[in-house]
Parts: sequence; structure tokens; C-alpha cells
Amino acid sequence: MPNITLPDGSVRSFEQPVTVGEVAASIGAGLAKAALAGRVGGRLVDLSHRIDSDAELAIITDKAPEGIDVIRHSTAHLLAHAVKELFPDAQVTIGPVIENGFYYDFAYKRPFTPEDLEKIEQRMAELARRDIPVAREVWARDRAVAFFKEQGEHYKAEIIASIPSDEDVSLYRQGDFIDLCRGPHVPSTAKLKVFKLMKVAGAYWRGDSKNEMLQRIYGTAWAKKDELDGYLHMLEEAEKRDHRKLGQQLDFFHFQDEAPGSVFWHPKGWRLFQSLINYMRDQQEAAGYVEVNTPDVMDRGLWETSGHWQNYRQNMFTTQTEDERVFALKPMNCPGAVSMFAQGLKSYRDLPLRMAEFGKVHRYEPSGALHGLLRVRHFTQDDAHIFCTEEQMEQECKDVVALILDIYKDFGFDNVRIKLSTRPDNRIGTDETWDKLEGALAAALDHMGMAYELFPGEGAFYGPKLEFVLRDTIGRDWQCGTLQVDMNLPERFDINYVAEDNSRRRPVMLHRALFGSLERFTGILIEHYAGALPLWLAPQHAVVMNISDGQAGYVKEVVGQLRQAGFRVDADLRNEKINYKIREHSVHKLPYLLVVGEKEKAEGMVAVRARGGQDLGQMTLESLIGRWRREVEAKAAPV
RNA sequence: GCCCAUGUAGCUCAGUGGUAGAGCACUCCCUUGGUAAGGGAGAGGCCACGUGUUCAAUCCACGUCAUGGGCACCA
Repeated sequence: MPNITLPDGSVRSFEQPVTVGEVAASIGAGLAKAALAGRVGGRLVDLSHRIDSDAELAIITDKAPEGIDVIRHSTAHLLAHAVKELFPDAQVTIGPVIENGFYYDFAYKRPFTPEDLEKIEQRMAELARRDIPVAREVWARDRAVAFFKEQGEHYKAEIIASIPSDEDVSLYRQGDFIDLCRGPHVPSTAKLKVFKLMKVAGAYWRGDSKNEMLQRIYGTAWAKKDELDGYLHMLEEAEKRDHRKLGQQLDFFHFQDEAPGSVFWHPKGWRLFQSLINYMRDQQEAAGYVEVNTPDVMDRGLWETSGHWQNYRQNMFTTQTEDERVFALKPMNCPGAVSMFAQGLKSYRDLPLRMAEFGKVHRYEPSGALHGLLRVRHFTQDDAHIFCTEEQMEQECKDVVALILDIYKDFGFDNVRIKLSTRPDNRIGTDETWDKLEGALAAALDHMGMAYELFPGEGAFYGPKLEFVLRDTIGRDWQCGTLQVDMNLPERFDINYVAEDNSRRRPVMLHRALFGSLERFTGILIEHYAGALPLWLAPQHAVVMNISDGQAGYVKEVVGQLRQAGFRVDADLRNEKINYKIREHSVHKLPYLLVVGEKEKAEGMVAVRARGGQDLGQMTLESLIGRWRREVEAKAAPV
């Protein structure tokens, strides 16, 4: 005789056990129709789930995020159903929900083609139209294993076999198709109306590159058609912001086959790159850093001392000279920094020593990992190594975190996640030291009131780390800043300082980067701003254009004065109509366009047009310069 | 590194078993035009690279390289 409490607090009593669907029907016909699943005491269940004792129940419809997930999950099953009908000897494996959609992995004798995808999608639509009931069944594990083996579904049998043998498993049956699944699922395939298969790709069985490769089909699914359209539109917009596309359109950089993963920076892109370095230099100088520079190519012996030769060899570029000496291009700056510390005698009075370096590193990244500026083989880090005492460590960590967040703010990044990775199983150093190091990182964040995610066991073997992750416009996460505590290198290089009591002590070494890779950060910025860079970063502040030849001399004069005032301004004296010039420079997303005709020439003014087509009217150069100075000073966001 | 797709002019792309086309950009000419494309002419390509099949390959086959989407990787 269950009493069922609904989310609004109302209670419904039933004479006998009822299903979730029946409760929904008792509330209203509309709800019964919209219901997809239920949540009983925090657990998601099917509409067919029978409630026999008092419980709290929420009916899940497609309005709730859980409801969309149920739809996506069921659509993944629908995909598998369609594939099994069209390709009976394909084997099913797993089909989870992911952000905005789902995928399903199949094992099949040949890859699926884009034409296959179309056929599969059509079959899915047919199956959905047929309104096939989806029913849950509970089987003993061993029976399920035997069943799937007999069906030739060896992957599925393997998955089920890894479930403890005394547990029952749930299966879902829709027509002839039956699949292992925790559920819940929609009650009928007719609930699945809005979906689209997106792409086919390879994926390793159980995510392990030692295993065979399966065929993964990605799809997206929604409750309403306009949500799907909105999603597809968002993807198109994201594509327009792609930094590789914009980098070409705006003439920032290019890549060439001969230098995979390495950037050819054009003048404008390099200007932006330099602006970032100069900005960081100012910030670091204010924060008490010194800047150094260490060699790019160093002897193999140094990398053996640092441990890179043993642990990072396959990612390193090496080179051999005529005398057969082996050198490596540095994949990291730390060994150089430690060597710098080791040179000469250091005193406790020198600590904390904050040593920055804009070091170029080379890493032989796997060919499939390369991705525009975001994953390259040759990049510049805004690296720094802070040598300090254990007592100074926590304050130094706080200062680094504050500096990072401060800097990100200047670029308008508010979606920053912090990850704290702690001691892995395979590590060096005592637990006591790890306590201290992890404590310093956690305390720094706690004292600043920063939220962070904990990743136990994900730290490096030599110390814990913080990672700062930015989310780009396409929803991809990119690790930028990092703060690591390193116990390994000071030990390996046997560095020390003279303490107050004249003893030799080992310094703690913090390793940090704020932008991370300048190349990657530049790429992220281009996407973040969709190429419309704020004035302080824009490689070109304005172009001055004449209406006709008569004003060419005046244009040159204006350009000269604005350059004199420190702005990046060029003349456009081409024999083109003003419409043409404005269109072209607008397409290139210039922050300001300055037009001069006879009127402006006579009055000593310029006609100012800001990005986005805003007409600011005529201005004297003095007031324009004032405006620009304020805009640069404020690091104002682009219009 | 693995799976699939792609590679034709500076860019975006069409095309064919008989060694190639468009639009934009570029150069020149006309035009001197007031806030998102004025008109005309011209130049420009070893059709990614290599090896095969063929009388003949940009096109077919195989291999290599690069790019794209995923997977794996990302101290």
C-alpha cells in the first residue's frame, strides 16, 4: 500500500503496488504521455518500474536533463538495433551518452562508410516510427553470458563476464534486438524522434591502444527539433571561429608539409605573439621574477641526469654532430633552470629565486595528436622555476595561483577549472614530504577560496601538480597553466643553498607556466575572440584610407602622427572605392577604420569607424589618441 | 602511433584514362568614387610525392608524406 511523495511534497496513496507510468497517468494524461522515466529515491528507473512501498518519486520528462540523457541513451540502442538489422554479423559493444549526444562502438569486418551511415539513420527512423515497446528483463549473469556467446556477441559476453557472477544483470529488449544495459530507457522507440548520426571514427576496444580498433558511430539526439537545429547551428558558428581558418584569413600564420607541427608566424601573428610575451614580462617583473635564457640543444648526459633520457626519450628530437656526440633539443626547460641555479653558490638570502624563461621546447608528439596551434611539436613556454625553502613554498604557491587568475581575467576567461593531482602509486619521496607538498597546493587554493577538482593518484612521480584548464568555444578543454612541485630534479642535480646556520640545504623547486604554450594560448585567444582581438592585442590598430588621390599626403601625415603616438597604423592609398576598402578591412576585423576625404583634410580631422560598423563621426587626432590610450589601458573587451 | 576521409592556381572549390577550369586575390588599364565588393585586360598549376598498370595516368592500383575527424597519447 505505497504512499508516494511527489517533488512538490504532495502524497498519493495507492491500494497496491504501482508502476511509475501508472503514477504518471494518475496525475494526468499529458504527463503520462510526456513521461520517459522516473526517479525513485534518487535512482533512475523505467516507467515500468513497480513501486511496492512508500517512496519519493519524480516523473522524468524531456524537460529534465536526465530525460534528455535517457533519450540519448535509448537512441544509442536504436542505433545498435538498426546496425544489427542491416549488418547482422556486426558485433555490438558499448554505447554511452556523451555531451550533446551518444556513440556506439561496433566490431565489423570492414569500416562503415558515410553511405552506410545514411542507411543506418534511415533504418533508425523506421524503427522509431514502428513504435516498438522497450522492455526490461532481469537475467542471471551466467545465463546472459551464455546467451550473448551463442549469439556470436563476444564483446558483449566479455563485458558481462566481468560483472560478479552472483549478480543479476538487466537487459533491454526492443523487437528482435536485445542488449545489456543498466537503463533506464524510454518505454517505446516512438519517443525517439530527433536525432542525427554525425560521423564514424575508429576507437580502441576498452580504450586501450593495444587492443583492436572498433568502428565508432557518433550521433546527437534531442527532445525537440529546434534544439537539434540550434546545436547544428552552434557547430557551424564554432567552425567559423576555428583558429586555423581565422589564422589564414587574418594572415597570422601558416603550416607547411615540411614542418609538421611547427608554425610559420606571419608578421601580424608574430605581433600578437610578441604582445603576449611583453605583457607576461611586465606581469612577471612586477611579481618579482627575473628572466633568463638557456640553450636549446644540450648534451645527452644532461638529459640522463635529469631522467628525461630514460623517461621521455621517444618524445625527444635528437641530433648527432660529426664528432658523434649526441645532443637533444630540449623538450622542457627545467634542466636548464636547475643548471642555472647550480651555477655559483646560492644563499638562503637569494630565496625565493623566481627564474622565468620564454623557452622554446621541442617535443615529438604523435602525428595523430597535431592540431593547428593547439597541439604542436615546437612551442614556447612562459616557464618559470621558483627555488625556495619549504617554509616559503605555500606563499609562493598562493602567489602563483593569484597571478594566473589575475592574468586570465585580463583576457576575459571566466570558465577556468583547477585540477589538483596528488601522489601516484609509483612515486619517489617519503609520505611526509608528499603530505607537505600536497598540503601546500591545497592550502594555497583553500586560503584563496578557490574551488578545485581532486585527481587522486594523477600527480607526477616526483610531485603533485595543479592544472588550470580553459574551455574553448567549441567546448574543448585545454590545459594552459600548470603549477608543479618538483622533488626530483633538485635531488638528481644535487643542488643546494647555504642556510643561515651555514649548512647546505636542498631547495624546493616549483615549476609553473601561466599561458602554458604561447602557441596554444594564441590559438585559444583567436577562437575566444573569434579573431576580433581587443585593441591592446590587435596586431593592427587601424588603417587610414583616402577617398581619392588628393588626400594621399594627408593620410601619410596622419599615419605618421599615430605611429609616433605608439599605435600600429597603416595607410591604404589603393585606387579603390571607399566601399571596397571598408569592406576588406572589416572582413579582416580591424578595430578601427579611419577615413579621410577633402572635408577631414581641410579641418585636420579623421572620420572614425569602430569595428562592427559603428560610426563615431569626425575626431581630432588628439581625442582619437586619448580614446585609444584609455582603451588599451583598460584592456577593454572587443566590441 | 591506430581507423576513416581528403590533397587540383595564393584562397575556396569544379572536372576528365588523351598532360586542366571557375570565383575571389594578384598585375596592368579605365575610373577619383564619402562608409561592406565599379568596369576591362593579363599573368598564374610537374593536378602532394614515388612506383606500378596502360599506347597514354591528375584520374586506376600500391606505397610515402601532409591535412581533417575520432581513438590512443599529452611530466
